[in-house]
Amino acid sequence: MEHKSITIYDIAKEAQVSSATVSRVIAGNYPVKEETRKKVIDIIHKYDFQPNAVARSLSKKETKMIGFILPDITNSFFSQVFIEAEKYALTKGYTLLLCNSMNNSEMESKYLKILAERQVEGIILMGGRINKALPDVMEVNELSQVMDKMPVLMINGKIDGLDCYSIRTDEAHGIEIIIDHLVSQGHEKIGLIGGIEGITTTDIKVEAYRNALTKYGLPIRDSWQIYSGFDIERGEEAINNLIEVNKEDLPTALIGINDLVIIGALKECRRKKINPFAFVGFDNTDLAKNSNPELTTVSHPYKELGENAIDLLIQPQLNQKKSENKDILMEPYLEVRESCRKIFIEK
Amino acid sequence: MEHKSITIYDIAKEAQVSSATVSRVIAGNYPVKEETRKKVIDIIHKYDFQPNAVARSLSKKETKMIGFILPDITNSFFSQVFIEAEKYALTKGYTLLLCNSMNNSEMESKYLKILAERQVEGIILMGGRINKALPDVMEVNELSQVMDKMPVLMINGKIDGLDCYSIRTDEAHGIEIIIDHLVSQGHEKIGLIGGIEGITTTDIKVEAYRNALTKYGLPIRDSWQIYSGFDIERGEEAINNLIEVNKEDLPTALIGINDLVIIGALKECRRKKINPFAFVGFDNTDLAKNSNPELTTVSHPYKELGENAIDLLIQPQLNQKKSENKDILMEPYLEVRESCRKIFIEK
DNA sequence: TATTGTAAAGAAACCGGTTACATAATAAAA
DNA sequence: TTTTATTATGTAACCGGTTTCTTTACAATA
Repeated sequence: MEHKSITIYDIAKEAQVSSATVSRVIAGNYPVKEETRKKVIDIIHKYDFQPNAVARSLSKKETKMIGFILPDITNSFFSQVFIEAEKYALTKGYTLLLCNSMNNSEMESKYLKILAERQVEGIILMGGRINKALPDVMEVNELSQVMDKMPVLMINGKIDGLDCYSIRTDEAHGIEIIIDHLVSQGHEKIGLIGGIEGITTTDIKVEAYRNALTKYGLPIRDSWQIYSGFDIERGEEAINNLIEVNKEDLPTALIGINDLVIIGALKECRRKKINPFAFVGFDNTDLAKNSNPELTTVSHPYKELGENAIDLLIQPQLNQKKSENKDILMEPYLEVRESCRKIFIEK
Repeated sequence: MEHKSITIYDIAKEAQVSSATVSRVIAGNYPVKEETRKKVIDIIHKYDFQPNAVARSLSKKETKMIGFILPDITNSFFSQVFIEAEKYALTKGYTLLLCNSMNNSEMESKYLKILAERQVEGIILMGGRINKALPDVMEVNELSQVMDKMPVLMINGKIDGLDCYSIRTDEAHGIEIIIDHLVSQGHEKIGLIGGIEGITTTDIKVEAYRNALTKYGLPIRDSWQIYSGFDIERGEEAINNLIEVNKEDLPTALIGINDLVIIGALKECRRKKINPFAFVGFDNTDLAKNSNPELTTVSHPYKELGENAIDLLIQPQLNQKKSENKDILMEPYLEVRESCRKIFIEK
């Protein structure tokens, strides 16, 4: 930064050609005589010259940067998508700009502004707002304003007023997969804990849960489906609630609205020294792999979510032309681990 | 991107002033007549004009971007530092460019190149290489080349040949804190598991462990200090090894080289239905908070690490002038949770 | 009133690339 | 050999800001 950096003009002078030629050699897609090319390349190597991407961006009006806004990278649900997106973007020549909004709409606004100023070519928006009953009006306005300037894509969280691409996990199918598996293991009494009624993810899962039980002709017991919330403490609560309400007639398998809730449930069962359940989580966070026992859980298709998000954003023709379905569902899969092996069932 | 964007010239034309004046109004630190200023500001608001940061960067030769290379953002040890650095950088007007090297030196090189081209104003390098007995010669060369162009700072991982700032947790003191605590809880037989001899972190911790025991006049038993590795499986192994070697004469408290190892140990003890220990981890990853029982662990001073890294990088005078001590230690602290409450000791 | 100083604003160069357009050099065709 | 394509290269404008250097306007001082 401090001392004047070396430019294509320096290279050009030493190679006794014009800067345009140097530029062409670097770009590689223009006709340049092999001899000239060699000469220029040699000097580039000699000085280990690296073209200034800022100048290039200004000139070409393309920054090869994509903004990625998410609530909290510390949460492995988000980081797993992000890292896949990043790896893939790299292969396409794009760099991601990670922005942690901390679920704070002021920070989100701030970042939207920064990203616009920095001329990113698109924005990926993840999470958070799916948990809001009503999306903020300000937010919708702000986002549609942003969408005038660049493509926006949402992962796992569609806002109704917004006509942008949305790509998300087919969570209903996730629940179905779980129940298929549990049934194949001999379970007939299956409960679902966690979540809050009225919030999209929860409602989707609860409905899928009911449908799947119906499909198998299994009993649907309202007292086996307990709303509570989304974190570990809510899982503990749910267990206590479940036991109190059902007394002896408990389910043999429990599905959590997410990993945290089911981990809370596991914990509470351990504390109470009861272990009547097969446990299945949802999300496949790092906690699931490392919990004790290791948690069977539905995994989001992290890789596909990340890669498809990038693809959709950087392929201009796909983005603009046909106004086909902009709502894309990706298939989750079951990660079977020890928390619902038969050994837990027999017990 | 598509349609021509509105520029400072458009604003100038409409306000009937020169572009220089608009620029001055935006910058805010030049004398502009209040009347003119108003006029310009109004038009800026009218169009919701956002100055092009790329053009500004080129002109001012400052990008307000900092590269942050780490092995894997999915690992909460790294993400916790990153997020603190990001939050702080934001308040200073800087944006971080996150680069996941996946512990792959080719990717690291690639990212170093990208960051240089993008004209970042500094690079923070975290983790990974501390686990290598010998740092890659290529890597050292490459890094010192980078250091000619911009400041580089390493967090928790100093490379010997490299004269750059390094900021890291005082891990020796971390171990001391643990032992202070355990002793205060009545423990006298304290073991340490995990790590690999010859790797810096491990050696530092083992030495501190011995010193602390000596300080308290407690027995140092070689068979209570078991090398094994750094992940959950290594923790399980260590327990088996410990039991086999020591038969009945086991320690009453176990320190893990990190959270993963001690979680593995916990798991194996559960499986074997033995629970003679107080368990203490190291790192305070998200696993520690959410494990069962919740894990007492030494926390890195994540916030300070992140913030100081940014400060050191963006304060030019600090960076260049005095070649004072470039090796900075930050103090960790103990996060006491249920895994080593007295109840576990008495049992 | 003439002179000097200061504040406000404009003109133009500059940052380091890209690229449309023009020109020179070379190869192919007449 | 002259004409015509084609390839290779140079010139210069442009991207959208910042900033140095000047000029102009106006107030203060002599």
